[in-house]
Amino acid sequence: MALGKNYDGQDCALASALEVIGERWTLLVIRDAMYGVRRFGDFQAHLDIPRAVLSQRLAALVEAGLLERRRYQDAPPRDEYLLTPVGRELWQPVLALGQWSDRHLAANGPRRVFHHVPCGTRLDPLSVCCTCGRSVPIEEVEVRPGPGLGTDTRQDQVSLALRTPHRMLAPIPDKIG
Amino acid sequence: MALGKNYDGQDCALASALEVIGERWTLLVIRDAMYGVRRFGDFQAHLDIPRAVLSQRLAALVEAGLLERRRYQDAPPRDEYLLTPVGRELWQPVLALGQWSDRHLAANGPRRVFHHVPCGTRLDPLSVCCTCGRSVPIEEVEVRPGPGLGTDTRQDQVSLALRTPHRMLAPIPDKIG
DNA sequence: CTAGCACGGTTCGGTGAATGAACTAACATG
DNA sequence: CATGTTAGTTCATTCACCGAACCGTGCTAG
Repeated sequence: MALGKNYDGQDCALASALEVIGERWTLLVIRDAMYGVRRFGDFQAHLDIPRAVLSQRLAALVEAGLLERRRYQDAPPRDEYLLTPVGRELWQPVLALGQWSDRHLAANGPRRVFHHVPCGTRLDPLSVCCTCGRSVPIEEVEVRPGPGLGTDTRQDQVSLALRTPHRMLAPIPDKIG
Repeated sequence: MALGKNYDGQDCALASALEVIGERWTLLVIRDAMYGVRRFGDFQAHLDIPRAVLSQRLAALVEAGLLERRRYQDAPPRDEYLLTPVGRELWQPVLALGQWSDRHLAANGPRRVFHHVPCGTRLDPLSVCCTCGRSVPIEEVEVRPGPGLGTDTRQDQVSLALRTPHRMLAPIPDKIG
């Protein structure tokens, strides 16, 4: 495997985690799910991932219990993929990694900033709301575009939807306009 | 690449981060460096990683500015790899991911627990010290074995050293006994 | 002086995963 | 009936990982 399963016998929490979310694309699928992406086609359009790989990753994440596959219409049969509570708790490491990246790899400042909806405060790098002092679950967070976000790169529906403030986990709208 | 470079044009902080630390083994190398592992042979012994891959990963991490290669003796010439400040700041996401793993993937409880050295308190999942309320830099942290840590798996020097409390970033002792 | 050894690599052939393009299948729309 | 949408699977090619063997430097034992 590319990045993959069996880091055998590492006896290390990080290695176990990487067996689940360490393969190429997997963490980006999870992040998209956090943004509210739910349908196969939306993942595919947003990530430019080969369909075979996406199919395999979604199946693996369902198998691992991070995503739940749910039928949302019967004719034609269509399923959506939703984060389970276990998957949602990846919010903390995902945010921490994204903020590390924005601090050290982004030339033009952060591409997205996260706000704590109940109090409106922007999250600091630890995802502790500095106003109310509590740890912030993903359900209470809103993403907004940051100064480093380009508008000329991706033009797919999901990218477009994320250029406007968006509540985390809320579904991406079907069509804009 | 297995898990790799170019997630082109993702315009996403997480994707940029994964271009640097998303390849197979890379994050485990960083975690080992956080534990105080510094020498090629120690990484190799602890991770059971092919030498060619380790060599390439270390070079890439030096290139990316997360590790610094430093000559520590001249005869014979020997270099060690040290985390730069940028690399050290991966502490937050690495800890968050490890704690997610210990919460959801570990059958016997956490394999390692982390304590804030100045006040002795165990770190909660956000790496905010609940006693003093501050964010905790890696320099102030000590690892101790947790209830889920097996003693029968790895027998290399690094694993042995980590079965006893150990200050993060402090070098692994040359030999034990 | 020479033989062996430790360390830190590089080289190489085989394997398996990722990739992009083409194909399938179910159903809706006009 | 022809076309389009969605969610896949299949297939050939490419590329990264893997383990084993090899290389070069300098130390050490005899």
